Amino acid sequence: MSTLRARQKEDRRKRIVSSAKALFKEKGYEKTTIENIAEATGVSGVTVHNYYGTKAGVLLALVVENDEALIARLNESLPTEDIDLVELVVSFAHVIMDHAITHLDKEIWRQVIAAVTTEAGTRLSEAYFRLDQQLAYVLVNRIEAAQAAGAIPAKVDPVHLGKALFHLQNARFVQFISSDAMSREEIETRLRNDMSALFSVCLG
Amino acid sequence: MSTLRARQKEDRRKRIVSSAKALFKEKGYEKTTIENIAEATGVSGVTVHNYYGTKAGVLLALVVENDEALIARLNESLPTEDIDLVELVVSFAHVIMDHAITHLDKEIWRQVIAAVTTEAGTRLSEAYFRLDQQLAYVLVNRIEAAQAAGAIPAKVDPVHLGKALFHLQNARFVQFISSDAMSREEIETRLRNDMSALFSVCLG
DNA sequence: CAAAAATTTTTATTCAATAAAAAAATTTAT
DNA sequence: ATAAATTTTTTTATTGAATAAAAATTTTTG
Repeated sequence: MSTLRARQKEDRRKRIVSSAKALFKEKGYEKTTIENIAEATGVSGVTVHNYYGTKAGVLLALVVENDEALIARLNESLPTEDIDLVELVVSFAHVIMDHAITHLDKEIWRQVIAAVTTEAGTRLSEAYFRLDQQLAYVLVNRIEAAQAAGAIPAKVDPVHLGKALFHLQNARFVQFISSDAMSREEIETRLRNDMSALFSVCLG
Repeated sequence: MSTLRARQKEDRRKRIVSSAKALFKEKGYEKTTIENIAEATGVSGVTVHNYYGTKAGVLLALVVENDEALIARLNESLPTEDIDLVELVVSFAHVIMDHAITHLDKEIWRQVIAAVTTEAGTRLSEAYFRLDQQLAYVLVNRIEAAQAAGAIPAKVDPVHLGKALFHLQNARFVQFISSDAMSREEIETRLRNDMSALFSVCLG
């Protein structure tokens, strides 16, 4: 039995995030105040704080919501056969960057990264990390498939490789959003260079 | 001829950063107010803002100062001969993590990372990135040396490899400071796993 | 030494964040 | 169905970061 209170709470949550998303898009992150979000939602400013703790908390909730769709999109758009490892990671990065800029602009993504690190250990940053984990495993799964198909040596640990490549991709993603002038093309080139260099080392 | 004004300015700058460092250590970052720093320095709160823009700006100035010493330390403590690539990067990471926690605690490093991303494009974040660049080149130089010694194949591009490995190391560093419970040992293990997996791929 | 220029301080305002008390709504028990 | 108990929201108030503009002070220059 879902009580009236539980339903009201869920409803308010949704409305707060939805108002926030609209306002962030319209006025940018810095310029929208908690009070703006509260007013647009029809609650008091303190209620927004009660629900999400901080303005960044509202933003993280919004991002986590969007990213569920990202994982689905990655799973369907990434190739499963004839996988070249470098191209796999570049496509992965491409989809992520495309998803990012169609939903929010770079200025806001910078706030997201900042919030995730300062709010380490809170409920919302945990949710964000779980999503990162899931993203990494999209890569891991494709690597396992490529290995099964014989495109990658059997001695390679797909979990470690997937995570390492995810971190690398993520570092380049942060670089992408850190400057408005940085293009996806440039980032993709850098990612290719990273991997070419790494894969040419060939230890034991 | 350095004018009196220039000298006073330089002096105030130093005193502000020095007071801030002491206060951050004593009370933590969140608990020290700009007003505290101003009072300890003997200037007004607005002056601190005039000098560094934000509280995070003061923190970045402090970090940049410390990191000059880090580069020197890395250059002397890292091996130049008989270099194993994996061990080189692990030592590199080890020195950086050690340096980090002896100077400031993890909570404060989280603020540093956050500040660098939100304040992208400002004078101080630029200075931080230049230092990151220099750090990456410490690695590049050692790789070049290892290559000259024949420990790494000639086809490897040392600049791309150095930067890629620096990014990887940096991602793990962020993971290190993101949780108080995360140990250096654990991070070093992960870094080894990352590299083992990457170096076992061996593309054409 | 006085006028000009630069810098700091004072003063004031907005907004995030937090806490505590008051008010309003829902739930539960009768 | 209603009154008491509980939960939730709102009101009210406070602290501190950030910013802006005017006033005061100090240094520089002629």
